[in-house]
Amino acid sequence: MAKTLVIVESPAKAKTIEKYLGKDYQVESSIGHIRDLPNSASEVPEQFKQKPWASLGIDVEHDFKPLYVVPSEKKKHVAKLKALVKEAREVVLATDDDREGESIAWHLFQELKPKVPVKRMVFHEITPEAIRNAIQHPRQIDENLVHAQEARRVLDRLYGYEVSPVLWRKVAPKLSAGRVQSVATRLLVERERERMRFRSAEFWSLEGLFRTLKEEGFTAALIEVGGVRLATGKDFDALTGELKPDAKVVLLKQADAEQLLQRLKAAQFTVISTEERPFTQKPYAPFITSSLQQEGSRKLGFNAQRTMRTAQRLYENGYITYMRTDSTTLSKEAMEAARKQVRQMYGDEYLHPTPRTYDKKAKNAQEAHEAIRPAGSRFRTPQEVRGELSDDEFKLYDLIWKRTVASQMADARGRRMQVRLQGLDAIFSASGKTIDFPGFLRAYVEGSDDPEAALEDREVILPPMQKGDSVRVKDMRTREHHTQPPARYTEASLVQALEAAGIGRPSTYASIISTIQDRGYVFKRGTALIPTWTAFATQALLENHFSRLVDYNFTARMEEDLDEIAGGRKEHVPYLQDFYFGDEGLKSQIQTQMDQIDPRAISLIPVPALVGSEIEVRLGKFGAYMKKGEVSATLPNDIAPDELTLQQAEELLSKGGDEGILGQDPVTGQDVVAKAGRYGPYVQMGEKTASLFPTDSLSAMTLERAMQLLTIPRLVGTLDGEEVWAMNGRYGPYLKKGKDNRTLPGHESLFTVTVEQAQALFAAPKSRMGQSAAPLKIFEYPDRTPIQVKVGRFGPYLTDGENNAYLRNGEDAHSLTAEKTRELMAERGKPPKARAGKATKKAAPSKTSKTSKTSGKAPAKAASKAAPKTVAKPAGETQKAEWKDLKSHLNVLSDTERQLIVALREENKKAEDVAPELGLEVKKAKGMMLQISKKLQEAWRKAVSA
DNA sequence: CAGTGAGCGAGCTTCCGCTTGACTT
Repeated sequence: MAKTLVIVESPAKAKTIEKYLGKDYQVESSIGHIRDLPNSASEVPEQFKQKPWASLGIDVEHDFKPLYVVPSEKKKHVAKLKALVKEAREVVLATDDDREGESIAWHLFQELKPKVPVKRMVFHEITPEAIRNAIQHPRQIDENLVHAQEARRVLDRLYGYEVSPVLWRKVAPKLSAGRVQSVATRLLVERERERMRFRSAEFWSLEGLFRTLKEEGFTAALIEVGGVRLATGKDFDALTGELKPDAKVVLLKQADAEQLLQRLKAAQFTVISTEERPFTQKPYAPFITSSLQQEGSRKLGFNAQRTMRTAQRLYENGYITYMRTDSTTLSKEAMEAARKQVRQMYGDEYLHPTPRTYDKKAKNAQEAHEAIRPAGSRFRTPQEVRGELSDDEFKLYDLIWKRTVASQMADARGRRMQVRLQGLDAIFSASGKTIDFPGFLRAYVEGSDDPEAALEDREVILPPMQKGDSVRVKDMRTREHHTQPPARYTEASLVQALEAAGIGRPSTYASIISTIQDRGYVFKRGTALIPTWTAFATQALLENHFSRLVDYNFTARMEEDLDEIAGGRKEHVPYLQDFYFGDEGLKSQIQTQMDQIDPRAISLIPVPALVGSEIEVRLGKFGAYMKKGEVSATLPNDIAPDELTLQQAEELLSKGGDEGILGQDPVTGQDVVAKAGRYGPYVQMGEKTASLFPTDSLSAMTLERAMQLLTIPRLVGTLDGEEVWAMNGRYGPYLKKGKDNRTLPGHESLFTVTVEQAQALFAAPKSRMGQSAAPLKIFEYPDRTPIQVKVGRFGPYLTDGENNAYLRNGEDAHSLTAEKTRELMAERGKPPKARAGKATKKAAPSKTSKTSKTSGKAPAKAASKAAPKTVAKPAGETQKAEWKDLKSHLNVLSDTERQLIVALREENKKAEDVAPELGLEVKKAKGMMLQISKKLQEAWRKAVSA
């Protein structure tokens, strides 16, 4: 008899549920989402590749219809599910009861296309009772909730895939922007900016060791002198380091404190007030993902990833409930188990009289799961499972067990005491705390490893005193204080901040931190997260030009809209339409900002410590550097932005910066200088210059290396009566023999190439990439032309003379088989790009020619398959841009270049006149013009082909 | 703004949120 197929999200969950449901049911898992938007062009099916929206994976012109694909690593699993569906009596989609879960259910339905009845069931705890109850009360898929998820997905894709390219063009390639990561980075950058602006203040205080008449000791601190309160940290302005103007306080400098000490240490002190207030403290809520990560960090020293990896293993092996949750709720069985254990281990007195429940505290919590707790209806104690677990697992289980049990324990009760003493015109204060009944603190103290020790720490016991008692000064000393800048975020506190703002989800907290580290926005020092200069430049761009997108409330507002969509009160397509195509929409924003953003301005990073010093910090192609006039110096990678002081900057620059004298030639005594030139970094000695190799950097340049570089050009020997020179040119290393030349395989071979090797190179015909280069391999087929595997400029590729196909990263040219090669060719083979003005005649009017319907006279070459991305506007017969075309790309130029070209082209001035105005020699200005022309042409060509 | 021998198969990078395995040494 056919079974009912139940599909959940997680395999571990499937196993458990199958036990509860019995033999009429088969339980399988989807293993998360089964379909998604294509990640990159390689995942886009062939028929959509030509669409203008192919890279987005969303047909923005037609109701933002998403293109969903089953990612290749999921195909096998989906096929397996399909097969199971065919044999099933009915299908129950039991994915999580939240937005993403509803979406997974819908995708399963769409993709598996069941012909048998389909139901949707949900549950919030995995107990036999809850599961049986859930399966008896099925419902249908909630389309509105699915739409809300789709809107979320599409919005995130549009944001990420439209804004990231702006960063590539204006800041650096491979950077990224996104609704979550950009705000996470912003938090870090803003905090660092606060630290950079922070001015520390120094203040002093007094601390006294006192004795009662019964010779019982205690300490008290000065709080008031002459009727005025003593200044504390919060009385200072963080930006100036001065007292806030309205602060009515006494500020003690060191001398004041010492003077006061002399005056007070012999004074007579009397108790002027005593106060005692009872207090109670409630236990913390059971763990959710974010609090588990925080406590994992504070108590165990685990980072977010380690905590989650460990929790995952505990979950899979049945020790704890699901670890990605935002709900603090305990199921009934968990509640009972916890309470029973409290009674057994600590006694009735320690049990809270009624079951405790905790309010949800996370913004946008979806509460599809329980809190994180020991699994089952009877909790196994840490001691019981000790032998079965690894060290990490045991520590984390112990933590979870304690927190869960503590959550049902009684309040802690105690008293807080405060005593004030007066001597002359000074008032001292002492506080104490006594815990009368520890309650839950016996099991769990937040942030501490050992509850018993922490309990003792918490008690500061004051001897009994009464108003009017005299006390004696045993000792008194001055104490120095400095105000501290706001602390840097740690993984744990960043997660906490994101969660408080409703940004990110339990399943993503750990990966958010990885992402911003991978992109080079953040690095870690100990547990502190430090934003990089790249993060500063990126944030400046986003804040100045896309402020709405990095607003801390952006996600919260989105969530409100998604709730409206989920509730059926709002439609998702108009919502996206407005976000993308609206007057203030993303698309128009990007179009206008792409022109307005000045990369030079963005690369300049304001540093408060350097204001007025003529030193500027910029983000360049190879990282951050400082510049003062003509001198520049690379900023070390491990220096935090708030640590860069004027003194340190001057020091780095005074070493000559990157452009400095490295030393003298031991033979001639001539200076050897490192410089940054128009064509990149180089070293110079007298008249002789040599470019650095790509592996060198100015900041790491030494005299020895410079001397070695200066041996190039090197006379290799003589061949056929002509000298052979090893040279480093515009296109890289090469050999020169008279008018003949050959490219060398690598820069280092400039030093090592021998006459024999040179002879071999010149004996072979001039290497022309892709034409005469020897193939690595040739595969022959009975039914098609042979395919060659070659190595070119960009790495290995395949060619059969007509079509070429590239290999992806990870595809090894040497291990290709004939069959694999044929497949790759069929899949990716394309005719080589026709060169400008040399269009092939055989380009048949293909489907792509339809795109040029707007221009009736479009030449065949523009529509040829070789240049499928040609825009409707023909680029002109000669492919040459006019000034008006080039003008919009002025942002690729430096300030001087821009001023020069504008003066010449717009104001019709002569180079001879403009050069002096810009402080240039006429010859240099003319040289610059060549560069300018090249840069503009290149930018224009890129824009046209994009 | 050092000073230099050509001609050439590129495509891709990126988002957020669900969830686990995995080429072999």
